[in-house]
Amino acid sequence: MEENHRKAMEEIMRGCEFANQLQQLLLNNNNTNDLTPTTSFVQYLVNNIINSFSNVLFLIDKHDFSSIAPGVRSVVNMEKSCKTTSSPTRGPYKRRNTTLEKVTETPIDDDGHQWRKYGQKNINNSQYPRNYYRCTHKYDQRCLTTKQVERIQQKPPLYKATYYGHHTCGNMPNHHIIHGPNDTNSSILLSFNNTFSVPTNQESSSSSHDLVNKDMFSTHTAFDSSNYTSHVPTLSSTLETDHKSMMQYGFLYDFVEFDDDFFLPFDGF
DNA sequence: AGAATTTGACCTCC
DNA sequence: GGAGGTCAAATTCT
Repeated sequence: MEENHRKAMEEIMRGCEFANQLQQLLLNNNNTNDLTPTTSFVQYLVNNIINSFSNVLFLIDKHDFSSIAPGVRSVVNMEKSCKTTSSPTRGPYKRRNTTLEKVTETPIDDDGHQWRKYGQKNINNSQYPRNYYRCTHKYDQRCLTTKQVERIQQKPPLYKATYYGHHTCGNMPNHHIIHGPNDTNSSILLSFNNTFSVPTNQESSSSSHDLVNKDMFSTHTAFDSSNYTSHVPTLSSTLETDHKSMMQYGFLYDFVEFDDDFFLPFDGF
């Protein structure tokens, strides 16, 4: 037990070190407007990060599983379910914090992302059904963003869209205008919830179209979309593209006021 | 044919 | 046990 705890700590330290190196590399490239970091070195760092965290999960899995935080446990469970094809059980449903609420005059809100409807439910005390949508890129890019749309008013028709999670797909929208109440556009209200939980694979975090953040990197690289069987997932090839995209859409920061405990700069632990 | 939607069943959380 | 969220087979659309 002690030995595994020590090894786990060493692995975490290693992972942090590699993450810091990667961050420095990306920051340097940003400063020099050079958007093409040495791909092989980036891959090397990311692989090491993934290895470290996977090893920690493996060590935790072997021993002190019951004592770890629920959030980490769900990651371990996710890894387990990814590794065993025979387990038909679903992962734990976790009620996620609302990322964004938006009231529109149309049921189809053109937020620049592609959504696929996956469910509809009649809700208690509501005369209208609630529609459930997931990002089209849930499986090909592991973008786990979902949104719910329900009608909240008959005349004039009003629809409330509630977003959960942030887009990790490369499908970055090309418009990011937040409309005010006098705007002629259909979007009439935006509100951000500032209580974000620690993301897990069930509730993948990362950037929405309004919020570009560093998690684009970690989420894309932590779990390759096509490799659930190996202990250490393979590196996604989208890293470099995402880096470019992130820089390309860097202007988005202008629109959003970040909460203090949201998207804290990662400077090690 | 492949993508998207519908809808009943299943699952988790409270 | 009920409510709400998700899955997945069947169906429809492009």
